[in-house]
Amino acid sequence: MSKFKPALPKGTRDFGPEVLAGRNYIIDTIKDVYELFGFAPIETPTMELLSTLMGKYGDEGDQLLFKIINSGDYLSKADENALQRKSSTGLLKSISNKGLRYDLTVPFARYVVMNRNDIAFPFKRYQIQPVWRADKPQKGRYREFVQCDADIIGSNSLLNEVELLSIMTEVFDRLKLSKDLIEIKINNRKVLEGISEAIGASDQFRDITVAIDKLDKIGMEKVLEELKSKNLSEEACTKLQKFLSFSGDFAVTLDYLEKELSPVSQTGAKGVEELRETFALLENKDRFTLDLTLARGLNYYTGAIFEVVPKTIKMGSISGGGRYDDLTDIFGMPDVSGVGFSFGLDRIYDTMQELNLFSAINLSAASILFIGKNEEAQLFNLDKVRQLRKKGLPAEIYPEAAISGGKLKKQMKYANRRNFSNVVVTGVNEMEQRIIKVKTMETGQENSYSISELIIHLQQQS
RNA sequence: GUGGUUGUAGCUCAGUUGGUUAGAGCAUCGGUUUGUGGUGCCGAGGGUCGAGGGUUCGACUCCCUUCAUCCACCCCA
Repeated sequence: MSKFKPALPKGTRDFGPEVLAGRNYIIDTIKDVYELFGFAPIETPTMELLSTLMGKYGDEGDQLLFKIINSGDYLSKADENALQRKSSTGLLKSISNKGLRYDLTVPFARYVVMNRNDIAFPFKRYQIQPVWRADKPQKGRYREFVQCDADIIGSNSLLNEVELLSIMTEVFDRLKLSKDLIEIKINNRKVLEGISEAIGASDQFRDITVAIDKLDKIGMEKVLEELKSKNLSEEACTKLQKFLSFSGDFAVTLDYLEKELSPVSQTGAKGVEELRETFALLENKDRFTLDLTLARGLNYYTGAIFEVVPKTIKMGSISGGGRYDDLTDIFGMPDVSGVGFSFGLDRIYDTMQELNLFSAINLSAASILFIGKNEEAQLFNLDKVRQLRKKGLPAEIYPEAAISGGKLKKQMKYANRRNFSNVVVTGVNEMEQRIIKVKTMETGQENSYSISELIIHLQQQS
């Protein structure tokens, strides 16, 4: 018999009680805020048909999809031709028709189209579930991670953008990720299109967005270099540089854009107008920056785009989203506009961990452990534990009795490891006197209580 | 897919120009006057040094192959 050394698949993790306490704290915070704003939860299956998933995330996205092999003797139905040619992509269609979901937005679009008759539009849903990507793992990047999406679909109003941005600030405030720690960036795809038009290169819109997205990483020179290599004219580059070099606060940048774009681009003017209206409705205006270099790779965005990045540590975006006009169209339901965004649970956790934000939060409830010296004491304890629980007070009993002469060391050690704040030791004396002897672990002090006194004592502690 | 890093005890890591029986801390278990813990002291168990091949009298150490890992790029949460 051979021994297997246990291991996990690449990019996946176990979560122990301590980590999960932190993750659940974040999830609960997000859920609370979502529901405060009137969003209702939905869930969709872990797997979707490949016909739903493929082609929605670009060629690269298709590569990163986890495919599920068909059940049964799948090879007997495999494409002979592709098998002979050892063509994986050719073979795929005949041996796999399902895959793990890559994000929550596309399954949501499918859901909306399939349930359109039952949905009251505008539909506000939230969804907190894991997604899978066959990426190479690295810092802040996992193959299995949890997204916390909120979307509003079936409404063009910019009020929706404003609501989503309010959710962001509310959640990050509650998590103590303050203004100094994170930056919430806003931009608008129409403005980017307008800029492309203004510099006379509207046909190269995609290249331009991909390139300027890298601006803060590789710098202006390299960006222009990349664009020149894609045949963007010298003149266009110079003009673009002027746009991207502009700096100022939100309002000033808006004025600048309006002056430059309105005369030359209708789309651009519309984008500026949208940004202006959104900005006017925002509550904590100083929390947001208008960042012309924010582009976002996904090309289904058509209006506002958002992204949140930690300022003080090296970490990818912890939240992102935007408005999309045609996402349901690919499933045969045109002219439905939506806007949404996602919190990346894992990266938020990593960020809070790195910034030591969990230390200020008390994640474990004060609890009490009962230790019995013999079987009779165990019964005595069991009765007390049950009474406490009926009052909603968490209480536990150590399953093995510390029998006659046995040491309490093991039990006390366990109490320490589990971080119990109170320990009860019951032996012959306590049972005779009908008292509960409680040791406060922090101070080592011992006090005797009756059950009703103990209930009051514990209620005061929690 | 491209480039780099690191693989030694359950975990985190030492290990000198190649030299006898491979170490530490933490963790585990036991002991330290058989009713009291987290910090003391003593002790024990636990390793085909990632895997395979090569060079050598001799390899954890050098060379090749391979697998895994983490990080950066690409892309993204």
